[in-house]
Amino acid sequence: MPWRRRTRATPAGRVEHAVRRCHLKLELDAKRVSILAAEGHLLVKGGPGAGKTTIALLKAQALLSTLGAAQEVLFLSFSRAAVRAVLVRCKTILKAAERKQIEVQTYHSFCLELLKSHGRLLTGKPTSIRYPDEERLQKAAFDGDWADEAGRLAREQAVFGFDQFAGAAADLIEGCAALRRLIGRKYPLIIVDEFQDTDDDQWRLVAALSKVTTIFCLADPDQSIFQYQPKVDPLRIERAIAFLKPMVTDLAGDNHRSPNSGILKFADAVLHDTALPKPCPEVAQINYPPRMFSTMTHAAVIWMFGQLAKQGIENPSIAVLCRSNALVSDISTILSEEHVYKTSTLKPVGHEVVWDAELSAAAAVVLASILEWPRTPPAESAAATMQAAAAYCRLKAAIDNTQTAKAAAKGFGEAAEAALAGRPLRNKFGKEISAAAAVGVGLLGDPVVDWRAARAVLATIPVLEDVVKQVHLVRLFRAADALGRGLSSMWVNTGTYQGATTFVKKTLDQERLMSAELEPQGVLVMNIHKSKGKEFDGVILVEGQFKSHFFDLARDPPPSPHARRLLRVAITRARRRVAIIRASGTYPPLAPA
DNA sequence: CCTTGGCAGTTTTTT
DNA sequence: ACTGCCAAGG
Repeated sequence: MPWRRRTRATPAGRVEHAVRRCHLKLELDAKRVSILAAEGHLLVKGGPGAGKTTIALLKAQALLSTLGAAQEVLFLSFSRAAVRAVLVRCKTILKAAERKQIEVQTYHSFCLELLKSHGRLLTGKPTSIRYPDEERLQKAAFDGDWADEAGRLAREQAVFGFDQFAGAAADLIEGCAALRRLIGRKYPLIIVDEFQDTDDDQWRLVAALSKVTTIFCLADPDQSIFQYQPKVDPLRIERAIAFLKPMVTDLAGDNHRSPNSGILKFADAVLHDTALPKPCPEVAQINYPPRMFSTMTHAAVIWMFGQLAKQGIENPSIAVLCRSNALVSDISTILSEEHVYKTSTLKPVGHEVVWDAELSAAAAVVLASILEWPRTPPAESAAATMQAAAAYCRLKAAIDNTQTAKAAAKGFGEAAEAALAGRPLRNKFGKEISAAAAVGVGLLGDPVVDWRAARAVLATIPVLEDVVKQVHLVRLFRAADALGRGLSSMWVNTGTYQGATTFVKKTLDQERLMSAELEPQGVLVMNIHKSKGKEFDGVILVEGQFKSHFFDLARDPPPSPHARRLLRVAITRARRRVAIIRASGTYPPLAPA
């Protein structure tokens, strides 16, 4: 990744750009020319910023003029965020006409398209898909081996879950020579990104396609962070080399991304657990004493703004990264509160959260059911809220696999049935909610005020304590505007929030999809896995006090290769500055100098 | 049916 | 520090 796009091209930026471009040519010419000239499969290895994506796009560009009308280059990535990043890169390297001849897709969308247009060959029926939230619930409710059941549903009813797309697409390509040739003709070159984390099904697809087209793999073995998954083979790269017999090029050692390569050197020192030859001014390491976690994390974000401003970056992108989703949620809460650090007050920091807030969405649905209370008699109102609460608990049980949530789901479900049938409510789940529904809720027609009113009602119901916590996280979604507008027009049209439950669910579902494609700007909080393939001006890497430790010595004993690769990925997301916030007394990422 | 207290664990994705 | 599980007892 030799040069990067700036939103506002400053004169200084342009000079830097030209200088780096020039460097790239000088340093990479020999390797690059041979890649561009090569026939047959290719595999390019290189660390962050080594220029893998760029050389792949240049290779594609060299081919474009020879393509026929219906032909394209296919670029396969793992996530929508990664697709977005590649599209941005395309803009800096390719002309508009050339960009039309490159199709950048996730494995999922490519495979799904294949299944939709040719899935009948496998099943004889039109393909339909099962969404992850449905699947999660079905899986939790199913007694037996879910993988077998999912296979049966695919064969007999042509219903595919998301993790079946690649395997089914591979079956199609392997099984049907005509289809294979068709795809080979359409895509004379297929670029495969993040190849080190390719799973067995995706590899099967790529291997089958390699018979009819040219495969160009981009890989960094030190960025493989998904190997905890059973289908991701740690020997993928070696095995692929043996199978494809590609021309292998290693771009190691070249870094064009960071203004200087100090951050990458630091990250590599962490990776190999070696001492740093000289101090790295771009990376600040901060240990916090017990109880200071919130304040230090909050202060670090504000400090990072200051550091980047000193470098002349006025609207920086800053990522706050940690290992677990639980800590992502905690950090978001911390940044929304005020703290006092020494003598100064730390104001709340506006930020976005990148995570699958499925559970928060379910909690918001419980709240929305309260917005509909004034429409129906208390017993019916209470039953609707109990049902929403039951759905929330079923989801929680499915996500965490906890007995407590399962029992609560059952309790809410039984209470809802009893309430509808007019039977007495025996358990606390029923009693507490129906008591609140009897009191009711006063709504005024202002969605913001009414949302708070409904939340206040929730807060009076002890069994929904957990729901209240999750609902607070909804403010993190960018959906706030859409929710407000929709609820408002509901009120204008009907004088009630009729349909709020469905509407809130739909809106938050949509929002979850959109958030993956956020333009990195301002403060983004996410887990390290989600940060892969992204870049930010500043990165704050946070270790929790009791959770989300950098190292798990029991599961990944020293030299802790998994943890170190993950830390390296996190550190190298930064273009300018890194701060590492660590709990005092935990295992240190770096050997002392 | 619900409360209480001792005990163990506290990572990770894809539309 | 906090949550959830489990078993014992009201």
